Amino acid sequence: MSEPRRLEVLRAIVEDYVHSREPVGSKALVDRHQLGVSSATIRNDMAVLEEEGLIAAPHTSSGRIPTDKGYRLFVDRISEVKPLSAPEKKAIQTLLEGAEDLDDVMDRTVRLLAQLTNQVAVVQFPRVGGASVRHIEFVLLAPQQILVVLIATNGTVQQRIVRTHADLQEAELAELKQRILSAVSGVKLSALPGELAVAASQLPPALRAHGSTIGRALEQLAGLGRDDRILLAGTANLARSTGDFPLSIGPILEALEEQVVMLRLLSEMEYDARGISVRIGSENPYGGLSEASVVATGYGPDAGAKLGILGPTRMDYPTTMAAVRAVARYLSRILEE
Amino acid sequence: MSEPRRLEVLRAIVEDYVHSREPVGSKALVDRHQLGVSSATIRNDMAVLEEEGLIAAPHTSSGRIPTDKGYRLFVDRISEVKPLSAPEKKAIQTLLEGAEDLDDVMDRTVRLLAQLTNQVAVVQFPRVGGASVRHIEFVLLAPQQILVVLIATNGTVQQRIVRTHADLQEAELAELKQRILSAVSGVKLSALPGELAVAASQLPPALRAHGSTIGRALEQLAGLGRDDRILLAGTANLARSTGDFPLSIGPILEALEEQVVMLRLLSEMEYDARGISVRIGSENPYGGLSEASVVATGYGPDAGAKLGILGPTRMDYPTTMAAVRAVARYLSRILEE
DNA sequence: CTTGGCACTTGGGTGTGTCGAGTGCTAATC
DNA sequence: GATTAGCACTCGACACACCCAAGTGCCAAG
Repeated sequence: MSEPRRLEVLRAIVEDYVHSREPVGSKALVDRHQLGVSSATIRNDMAVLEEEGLIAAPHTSSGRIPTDKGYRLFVDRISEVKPLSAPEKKAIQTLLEGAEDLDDVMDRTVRLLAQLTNQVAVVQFPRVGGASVRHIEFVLLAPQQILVVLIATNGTVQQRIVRTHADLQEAELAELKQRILSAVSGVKLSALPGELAVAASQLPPALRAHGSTIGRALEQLAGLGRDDRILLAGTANLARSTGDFPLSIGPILEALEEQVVMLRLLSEMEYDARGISVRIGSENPYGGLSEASVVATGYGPDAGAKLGILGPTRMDYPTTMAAVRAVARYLSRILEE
Repeated sequence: MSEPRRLEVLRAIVEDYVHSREPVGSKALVDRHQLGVSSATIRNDMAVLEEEGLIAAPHTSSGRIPTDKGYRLFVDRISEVKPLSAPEKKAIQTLLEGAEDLDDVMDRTVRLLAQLTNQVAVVQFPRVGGASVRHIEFVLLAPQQILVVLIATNGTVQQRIVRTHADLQEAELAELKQRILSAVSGVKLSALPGELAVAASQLPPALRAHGSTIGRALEQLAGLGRDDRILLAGTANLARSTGDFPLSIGPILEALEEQVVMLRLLSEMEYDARGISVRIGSENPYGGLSEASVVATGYGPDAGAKLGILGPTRMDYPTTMAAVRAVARYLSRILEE
């Protein structure tokens, strides 16, 4: 009873089940795959696999389906990531290169990913933390209303309107801008709070109140800047695969809608050497996703921002992983521009 | 066989069906409502209603359910919009007043609407067309890269990075800003293209190329400004009411995801005197929504931007309409601030 | 370790019978 | 003329029995 063949059997079970969505039995297995042994032998192998918790039978004397643990082994040790076809790669590239600005790039990316994988795609906006301050701008909209704009080197623009408690003159604002700009220009966004504190302490008393108000706004813009936004696409793919979700897809839609949940989900995944991370079914921390798998990876300069897809546990992992990886790479390349 | 009673019967059928989601028969009708006549009489009435196409029987000798036409009559002539309870109103108000900026207001609104109605909520961003230019700002990011910012009087901020084909100096940009700003300050966004054309023609030749590049960007920012964005919430409510959608909810999710479709849907509805518009089932232009109803209304100064909900045809119209109307009113009030 | 054979399990599909809610119609009644 | 009571009829839902095919587990032989 050789170990390699057992893994081969597991691989065959996963592959068959993924594309037939029906429990697969020993007979069908020897028919479709050249395993070189009889169905009885396969049955013995399957018994062992079941003991190890890698597959399970929905009911006595029915075929077997992979368990979450089985998928995990499949993903980690058996499957090979299938490279995308040349036309697919070409299509990705031209689509992404045609984008106009950052928002457009992200929008195209998420749609592309959804279409490529036939799953729900999730893309987090690029982190702004690693970038630096390229420019800041204050605009006096009204005596007590200031528009604060922060432009980062990665091209993101954040803005926010703040209210002050005392009137402010154009001239004062211009001076504030000069002082703050010279203090923080080129500073990493992650280091912004510190620099701002120093700058604030050196402000003349007359400007200090306004300075700290604006400073807080800047910190917010830099801190939870854009990386707290995510884009979704392909939710309709969930409905298409009803039946893959024994329970309703309600909890999944709920999770998708809660940006906080998705952000945590993406950021908490462990990204291994292959750079691509898979969470399978019950491995997901959030209960509503116990029937779903997430395939995600980082992208961008420091791979700090994430992107990925969410689908049923019964999923074509090799192809999906390839698509996610490819999209992440092309996106990173585009963003470097 | 009095006409008023027949309408009463229709009303009873709609109400019962909406909350029991089962075909309703003559017997159950006389039990639950004080109609003062026997079930046989009701049967006669129902026969007439069926002839008129207002109700239908799923199969011979089963109860009746309202047709789209029946719902239409119900909404137009029978139902009375139920006002919201005082605590509900209070909750709406405090929730919306706690918002920080426009994005936050819209986000809260759409979530509120979803929760209030238990349906999918759709909110279009306020139109920017009626507002005026409050300020513009150009920032030189690189010799051939300019950040163009447009701030409107309604508080919306649009920005975009444009590339030029020739280098540009800070000083030139400052002059451009002076000239353009003086030309368009206070101008209605809808009138922006005209004013920009005039201003461009008066530019010195050296600045003309850059001026027109920037002008085009400004036009875009003003034109399709923010009113082409919509927010969604409560998609999970669709899943909860599976069974209300005989077909899959796939087409509906698809429609929701296509912003273009939703925008057309919202803008094409006819808003009658009551200011609230209802599209029932097959009345919807888009085929995928033939099982769904849309309840929407305008909000804001000129009621130009829309907001509403989407749900199954089998819906509690009076309550839903009340909620949509109330949210629109409170939102309008907040935006006036 | 592999294999053929065989008894056993079980979900799914099909056919039948019953039950109850509900209708449509007719004739009597107000 | 509208309303009502009564009655025959229809049909979906449910329960039950039954069989079939797919599949398993195990044993004994190779």
